[in-house]
Amino acid sequence: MEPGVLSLRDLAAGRPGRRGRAEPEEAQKENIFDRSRMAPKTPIKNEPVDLSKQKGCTPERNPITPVKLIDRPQPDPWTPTANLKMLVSAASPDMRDREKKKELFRPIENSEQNDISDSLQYDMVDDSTVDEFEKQRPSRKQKSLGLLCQKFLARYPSYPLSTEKTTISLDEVASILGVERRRIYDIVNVLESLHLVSRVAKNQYCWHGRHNLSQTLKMLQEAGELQYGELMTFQHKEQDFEYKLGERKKETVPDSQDRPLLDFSEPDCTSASANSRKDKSLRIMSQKFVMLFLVSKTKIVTLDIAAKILIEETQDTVDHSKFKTKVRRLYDIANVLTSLCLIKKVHVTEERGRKPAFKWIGPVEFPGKIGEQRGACAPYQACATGKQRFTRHASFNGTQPCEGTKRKVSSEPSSPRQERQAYTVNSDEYCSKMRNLATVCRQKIEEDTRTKVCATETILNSARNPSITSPLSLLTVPGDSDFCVNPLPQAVFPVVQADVPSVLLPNGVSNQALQPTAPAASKTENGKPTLLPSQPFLCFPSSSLFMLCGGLQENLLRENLPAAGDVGNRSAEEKASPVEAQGAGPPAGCQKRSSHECSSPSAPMDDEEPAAKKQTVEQSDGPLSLVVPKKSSELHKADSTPGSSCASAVHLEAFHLDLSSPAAPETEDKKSTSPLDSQEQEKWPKNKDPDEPSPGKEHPSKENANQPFLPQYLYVQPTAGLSNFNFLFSANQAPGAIGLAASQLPSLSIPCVMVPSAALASFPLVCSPAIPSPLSPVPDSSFSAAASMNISMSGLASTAPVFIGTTAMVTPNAPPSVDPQQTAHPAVHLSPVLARSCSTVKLDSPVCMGHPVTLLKLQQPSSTPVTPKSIRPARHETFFKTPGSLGDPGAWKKGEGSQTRNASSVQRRLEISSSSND
DNA sequence: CGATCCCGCCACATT
DNA sequence: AATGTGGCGGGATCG
Repeated sequence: MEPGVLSLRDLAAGRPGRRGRAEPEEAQKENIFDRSRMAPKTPIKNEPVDLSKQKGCTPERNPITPVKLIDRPQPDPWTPTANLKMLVSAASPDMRDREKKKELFRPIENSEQNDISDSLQYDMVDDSTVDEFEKQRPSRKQKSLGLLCQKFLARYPSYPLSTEKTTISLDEVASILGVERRRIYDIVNVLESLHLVSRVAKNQYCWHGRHNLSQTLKMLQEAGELQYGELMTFQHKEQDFEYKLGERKKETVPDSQDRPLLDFSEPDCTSASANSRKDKSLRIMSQKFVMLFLVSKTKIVTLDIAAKILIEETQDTVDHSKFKTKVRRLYDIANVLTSLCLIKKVHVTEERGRKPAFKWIGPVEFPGKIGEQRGACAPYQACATGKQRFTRHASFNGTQPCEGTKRKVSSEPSSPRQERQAYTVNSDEYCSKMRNLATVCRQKIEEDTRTKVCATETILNSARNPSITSPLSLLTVPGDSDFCVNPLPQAVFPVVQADVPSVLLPNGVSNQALQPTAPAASKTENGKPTLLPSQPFLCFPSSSLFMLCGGLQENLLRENLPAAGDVGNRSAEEKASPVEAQGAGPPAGCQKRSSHECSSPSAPMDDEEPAAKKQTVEQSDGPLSLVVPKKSSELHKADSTPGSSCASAVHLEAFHLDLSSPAAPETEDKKSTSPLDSQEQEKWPKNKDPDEPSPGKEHPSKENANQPFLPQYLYVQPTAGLSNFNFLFSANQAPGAIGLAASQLPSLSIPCVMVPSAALASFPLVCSPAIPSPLSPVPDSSFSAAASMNISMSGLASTAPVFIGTTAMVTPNAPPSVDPQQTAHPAVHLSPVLARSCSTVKLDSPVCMGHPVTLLKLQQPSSTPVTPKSIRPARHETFFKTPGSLGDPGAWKKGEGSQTRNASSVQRRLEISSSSND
């Protein structure tokens, strides 16, 4: 800002630093740093600490000094230098809120950062001298966008109550977080691209949380498929891939510039306007980037490919400089996405060599397509790094395999942050979410479903039927009461109605609630029938199926969880350390396999994995590379190579994947934990490991293996329109399953319920054998979707076999008639042994095979002609296109993004309002 | 040395 | 014109 300022700062700070320029200024901006800097005292302290800390976050360890707290000092920091800052701040407008912020800040940091920051900070701080100056100078890492994003996310609940709207003041946040506003824009733009926030006004953004995330992702996926789907199929070669993409885009769409997916939010949009400016390229880039992941079979996207693709869209020529710039931007985006636990950094080894890449670890679900299995792993991995944090996941353990396979976290060189983030997020969010969910879920669900669903459906489906929408509402209603809560330890899950996203109810209560619902559902069904025939496609595809598999899912869950949870909001509790351990063994294998298998049932896991690994895996995930697909090919091949077109094969995979991973994604939204806690605890009481800090709730899970940490999950997808599958997991079961899984049962045992969205309604679900809840009948009859699985958890006993049927399957086969119970049984048991391979296989077969195929096909955009899609496609296209095309806009309705520029403010506002309404 | 990406200049947009 | 936004890329750090 001002030179003068700088000088002062410099003096104060004395930062040797890096660049003279920036830092000084920053002081103002970055309170944090300054603080540290400023205050010599703190820094000093830090030093020692740092060292010790480096390894372990825990302060305890360090005998030496103060440690973290001190370190963290940033928060406190105010010291002498503070004055300077104050002055400075006063000088600049920016400073406005900082003071306030600071206060806020601290808490945040404490919660979240502790671990993270600690680790980060220190690098080498020993030098006393240096220290003094810089002290803590936060190394770059400390200042990283990813960390910043985590802090940012920590401030807001992942799943805010619908009723509450949180407005975000950029200035305030910037000050609190101690960064310049510019950085906040980077974060917000990415979040906005995923609809986690929306701009309300000038410095104001509205926090939406992750409620809509799955929808958004779904949309992106669909859009991505249209645009990139085919290409992705071919991923094997980047070049080809890219090339194709480029062409495709061009062909398909002229250029409409990029429109932000966001749009869906509002119709008006548009405006026309122009897109004169650059627009928010960051936003668009972010969406596209996400799309690439969603379309990618491997779920891994290398930076350079992404950069090329993005560049191409915009321009043909790729200057080197331009490329560099894009890459830089992608890093920015990737950092945010990493903080959201949607992706993690990996390295892909290709023929050429190793390349930086990112792997999608978020939910894959929506569409249900593609294999997500990986996703499962990924999340797991990501989280894993964090270690325990992921406890939850851990509990799931089943997943662990991934780790084993992959490399491990520890190795992960690349991103410390990620790890941190991940874990941080996971635990906290997870737990908090769960708890909150119960309560919130209802509300949210109701609202969300209504709104979102409506919106989504409307948009997407508008073509279809309005009716669908209505169903949702119905659901909501029932849901209210019991929704979230999960009282029962046992897991019984009633399913939900077809229409709506189902909700789980745990015990009786829920059941009751459900039942009523059921009727409703049936009604809906009536309506649905129509839907089914016509709509089914949509549903499936988009909606994603969720699966629940015990082991497998775990991973997924984790992912979800983490994702869901944002950072620190809540406490995180769970932790999952145990998981790790457990998971590790068998489950992991299973998961992976499963995933692979999913893709290709027949293919043996082994093969796949290795291949994958070879190719890409470097670090954790192992399989990274684009290449993988081919190799793994078997699976894919079998299925179908081409993503979109091949739908059938793919679909299957998807299913699997979904099952595993899906849960996570959606679940995020809806999980409810709280209820569980008590009950669960009882049930699961085992021991937990304290490894982590889990705060609480999670422990059980950790425990592990034995218990799933999640008590119950509900996944509801409100939105459903498209994708509505919901999964329900019983927490109870899961745990058991999971835990067992590792040792005994491999993967599957988790009970889950999938519920199709209303649209889908028809999907039935699966039930776990164990339980025949009253509900089940209902669902069946209703046929709709709800399939319920129950697993009784009461003991883990039930652990066994669970499996999930897909709705699709059911439907087709015997929708109504089927009893859940019956179904369930058949469904699956996996013996432990089987676990890996078998499990997957089995699952596949039942689940995937049946319906999936059909469904899948429908889903896929490319293939599907369905009306609804038609709509979407437009969008998709638009995305990719470059700026120009407004023509479609109508389709987009919402189109914030597209128009954004011009209309941006206005539109945004509008949108926001609308959203807010939701 | 390449990968990562912080930092903030500065242009364009909005008020 | 002031302020909000955010593209962009130099160049510092990291590994």
